[in-house]
Amino acid sequence: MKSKSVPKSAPNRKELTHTRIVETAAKAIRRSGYSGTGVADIMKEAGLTHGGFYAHFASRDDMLAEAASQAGAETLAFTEQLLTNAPQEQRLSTLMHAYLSDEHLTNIEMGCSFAALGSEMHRQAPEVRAASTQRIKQMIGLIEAELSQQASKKPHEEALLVVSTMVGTLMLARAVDDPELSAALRQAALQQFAR
Amino acid sequence: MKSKSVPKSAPNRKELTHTRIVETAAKAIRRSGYSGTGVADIMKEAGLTHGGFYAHFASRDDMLAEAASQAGAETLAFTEQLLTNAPQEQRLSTLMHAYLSDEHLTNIEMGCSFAALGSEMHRQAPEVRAASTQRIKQMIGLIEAELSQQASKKPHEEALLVVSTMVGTLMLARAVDDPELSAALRQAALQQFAR
DNA sequence: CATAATATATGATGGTCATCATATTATCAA
DNA sequence: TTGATAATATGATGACCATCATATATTATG
Repeated sequence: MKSKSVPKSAPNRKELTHTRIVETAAKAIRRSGYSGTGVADIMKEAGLTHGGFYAHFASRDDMLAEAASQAGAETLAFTEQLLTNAPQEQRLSTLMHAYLSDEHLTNIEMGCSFAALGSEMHRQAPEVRAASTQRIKQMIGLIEAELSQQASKKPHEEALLVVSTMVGTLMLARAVDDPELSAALRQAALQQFAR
Repeated sequence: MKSKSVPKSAPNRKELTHTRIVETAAKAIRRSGYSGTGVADIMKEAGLTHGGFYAHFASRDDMLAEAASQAGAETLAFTEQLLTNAPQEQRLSTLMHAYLSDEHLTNIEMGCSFAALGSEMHRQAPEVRAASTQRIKQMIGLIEAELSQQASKKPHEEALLVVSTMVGTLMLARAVDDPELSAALRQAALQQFAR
């Protein structure tokens, strides 16, 4: 789990360290939430001490904004890869099955940042919300492009609906403490959108 | 905003105070999240001092569980009232419009507890998750009963889908910092379920 | 080898948090 | 009116937290 340390001779060492902190934070916020993620935790997990933090970020919120953007970018990359690798006709279905799989349900820290952080988002600093909103729009764009190719009449509206349903279903499926209900929620969404 | 204090002569004073704390907490968790809600904050908001807290609850988690149940109960009562007051044919549509209204979007502390707390739920204490899960099941039950009356073929499965979509849509609509996107998300869900 | 520049570490500050022991106040019984 | 009991308040404890000033260690430059 521990990232390998950057060679001290690297000319862009600080940049690499910065990236490492952001990637660590992108996992941490999904695992523990925005308000559950402390500066010291992240630095420690990145193999550093807490004091150096402010050489990399102006504030904690500043870092959270970068982490939110990074987490969203990972979610987008994952989605894009799934869509391009699946056969034409089954692309959306493949995505939905992966999104609502047991694996994604469990692997929160590497998974969808919107489902992991959605209900905390509205009280974050403007920078954090802005970064997240940008990624959500890109996610909607990906789905919309897919629906366009499948001759949807209203690809944008449908994409909005699909994203809301995906995120809501995954979030509730994680929230409940009853595995059967969790499975049933996901099955119901698949029935609707991944026929 | 401040609750009136209980007369000191009341024989069930403690009980009334307990209820007042829980009702205050039920608002606070929706407004500030589980991890953003402190013991002292709640007591102060209920017009008490922090020290008396442990005369009412065994622990903070204990109180959060009661607050989660209370918030869920309020959401259920609101839903039930909407459903019974609307004309037969338009019940689900009326509910959806209210759920995705500007008013509900804004009034978080009195609104749906699942949309407000969904993504924090999975890391709460077992008691808290259990209380929330119970309320979610009751919410699904309400929608399911409604769909049964409208001759749905699979009322349970449809209810699961409706709840996931409602919660996901409201949460995302609150999360984004772009009012137009917020409105579009809600409009898309209404097109699907509230025709 | 010496010095400057850079990246990270050490350590401190003031604030907040959950929890608890004890004191005070208010009611009720005698 | 006095003493007992119940409810709430005061105040303290130790653990965390974001932030920052300063020190150290490493590399680059002369």
